[in-house]
Amino acid sequence: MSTIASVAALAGVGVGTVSRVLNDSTAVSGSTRMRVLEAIEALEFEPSAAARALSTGRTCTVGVLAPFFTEPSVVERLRGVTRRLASSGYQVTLFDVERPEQGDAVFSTLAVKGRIDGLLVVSLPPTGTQLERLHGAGIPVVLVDRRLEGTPGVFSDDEAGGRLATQHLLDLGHERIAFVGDTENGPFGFTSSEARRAGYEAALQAAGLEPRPELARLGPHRRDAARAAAAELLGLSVPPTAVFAASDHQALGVLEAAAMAGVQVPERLSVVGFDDIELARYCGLTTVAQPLEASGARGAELLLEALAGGAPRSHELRLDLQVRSTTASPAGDGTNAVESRSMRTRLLNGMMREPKQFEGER
Amino acid sequence: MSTIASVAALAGVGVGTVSRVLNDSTAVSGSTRMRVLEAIEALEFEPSAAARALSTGRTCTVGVLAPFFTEPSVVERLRGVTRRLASSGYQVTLFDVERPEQGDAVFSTLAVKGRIDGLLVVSLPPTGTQLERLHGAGIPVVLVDRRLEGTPGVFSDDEAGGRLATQHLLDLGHERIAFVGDTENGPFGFTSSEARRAGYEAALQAAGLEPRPELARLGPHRRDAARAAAAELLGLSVPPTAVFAASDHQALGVLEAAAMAGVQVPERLSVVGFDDIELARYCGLTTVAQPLEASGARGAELLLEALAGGAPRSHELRLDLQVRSTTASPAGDGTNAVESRSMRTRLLNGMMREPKQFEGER
DNA sequence: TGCTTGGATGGAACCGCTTCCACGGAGGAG
DNA sequence: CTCCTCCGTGGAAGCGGTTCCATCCAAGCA
Repeated sequence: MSTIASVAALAGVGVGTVSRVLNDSTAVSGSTRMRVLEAIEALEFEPSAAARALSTGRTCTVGVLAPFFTEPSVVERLRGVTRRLASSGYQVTLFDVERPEQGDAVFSTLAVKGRIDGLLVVSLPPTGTQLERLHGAGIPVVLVDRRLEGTPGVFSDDEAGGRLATQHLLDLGHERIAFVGDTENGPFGFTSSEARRAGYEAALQAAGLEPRPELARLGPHRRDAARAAAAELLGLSVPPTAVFAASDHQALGVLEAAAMAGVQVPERLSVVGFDDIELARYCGLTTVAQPLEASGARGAELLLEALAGGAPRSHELRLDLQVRSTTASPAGDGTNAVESRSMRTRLLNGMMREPKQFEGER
Repeated sequence: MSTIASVAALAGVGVGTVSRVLNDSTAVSGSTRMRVLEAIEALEFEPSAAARALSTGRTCTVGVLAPFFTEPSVVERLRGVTRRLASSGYQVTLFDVERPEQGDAVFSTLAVKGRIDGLLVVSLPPTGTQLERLHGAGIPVVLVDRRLEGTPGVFSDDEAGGRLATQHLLDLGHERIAFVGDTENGPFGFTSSEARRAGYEAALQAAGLEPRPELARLGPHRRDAARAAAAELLGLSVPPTAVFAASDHQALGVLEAAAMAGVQVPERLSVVGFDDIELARYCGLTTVAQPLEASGARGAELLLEALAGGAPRSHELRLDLQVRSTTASPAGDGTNAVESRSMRTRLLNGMMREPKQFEGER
């Protein structure tokens, strides 16, 4: 491959001039510029990103660190990130954290110097030391789906979301409301389930109901675990009439358990999820929606601002209750009851009503 | 940040020695190595990837060019890529092509020199010129979901898949089988729909049936377009009893149309898709499955081999018919009829039966 | 004892770009 | 006409590594 020197030689100019043409920094006379451009064309010259990065100290790349495929919601966030970054001149390097142990290791060994200019961390909790290292390397960090004092981020109020979901069930007349969520202090260090549960308990107490320990089931963030937990709940002598799951993922497990136990939803059991992943829309799951794609886009935007030298800022996302067809008043009541529909109807209604489409257009 | 020179100074050795310790290339005496390591520790030294890349000519990064979010299947492929690459020492840089126009532009302006060592192209059709440019830059390319003479790739036999799907419908006793697929020569240059249609026609002809033009509907690769096409088909004086859609995405559109027209699936209409995206599993869609994640992993593997200097190889993926609950014999026949089940049952059966889970474990 | 050999080490050259500094020449002001 | 600007330009210095070559020293051998 040709270098800037060969271009300079062919055009009969100095390397400085070629560089100036490439970056149109200072004025270069029209005729010179033309000659240089012709030489570039003739040699099919393409500047080396590595050399440029070394020289300027900027890589024009941002890193995105996330447990991408453990959670469909993260993919939606990533979409927001790439959309926002597409027009920014920055490229994206992915750091996928697949297993929790990895999380820490990746963080600590993350080779960033000379590789990325900024880092977006999705859902994972960086430690102070790690943040300091990045800060020391002059790499701004923005958190997505994580609130941390002193670090800019995009987050939502999980506790408020928990209250929102629970209040919806209370408003429908439910009193025995169960919770299915993550084991707390899990390997990845996610805390959203915990906060959502706090909101759940707060809403119950505000309504004069005492949270009952036997109605709160915590387990690994897997659908089968949620299904098992829900099965236990349905097997209680006085089973709950509603379940608030800490994520849509787990809510699907609850729906499975209900189906297996022959418990009709929403007639005999109401289910509320959290996140509003694509599947929730298809399944007609009532859920607390957070703008996933927008969170990624907003995070990217904050990072770009920081990269441009702006002051670090944070952003709180709005949560919205999306009432679909898995919630209704407790059996026998009839208030607000949603007619029982086949899943297919539900599915199709969902698909046709929701303006947001997961799959785009070719 | 500290440099290799400061480390050398602190350890009282030359820069060469520090470099040797970093790369444990040639032997360094135990005591020297120790001193260097201590200095590295003390200074929190981290080598600059840019400098290293410039010096060695290798970036330890591979690029992945794909229309990621236009198609859920691509995300599954990406997962395979990152899984395979995780342990390889290579990082991943994403080049997302969101709009077709972009495709060409991205390809042509793709700044790769000094940025990536190899490129994985998913679904998109690179032109000869573009491949030559990459080849000239010494960057191996591997295609995923694309077959191209002279370029290594991972692909499946779309035509055979089309035959497979159609044969399944023929075996069930269908004769009026429609096809819903992509407009040919579309903006992205995808050709899989065309090949699948060819397989569809071949299967019909092999069964002694002449493909009927009015039963083949081509349109943009969007669900609403597929829905409209299916609606037209169902409105024919003699409507088809089965539809083969060129992708699951479009098959879902067909299901929508059937629901809107009050046509029961599979009793009055059988539907077969293609790809086996996650949603297909949830909806009980009969489909031609291709191992999406494996295709990405295999592509990554081929690229790694090429990067290691191996001879370029290609790999053909096996296609499998996944019979679920959207296909049955034509009405009145009864052979092989699948009992009509609610969508929820279908959904849950699908979820519980399929070993493959989209969402992993935390 | 003197010479060879080879392992450990220091350091210069180089990777390809940006940037700064110095310089030449044209044009304007006095 | 002379001097001063200022624009356009060439080229060297550096960015921070790797690598090769020269050097040094100790051990082995005659």
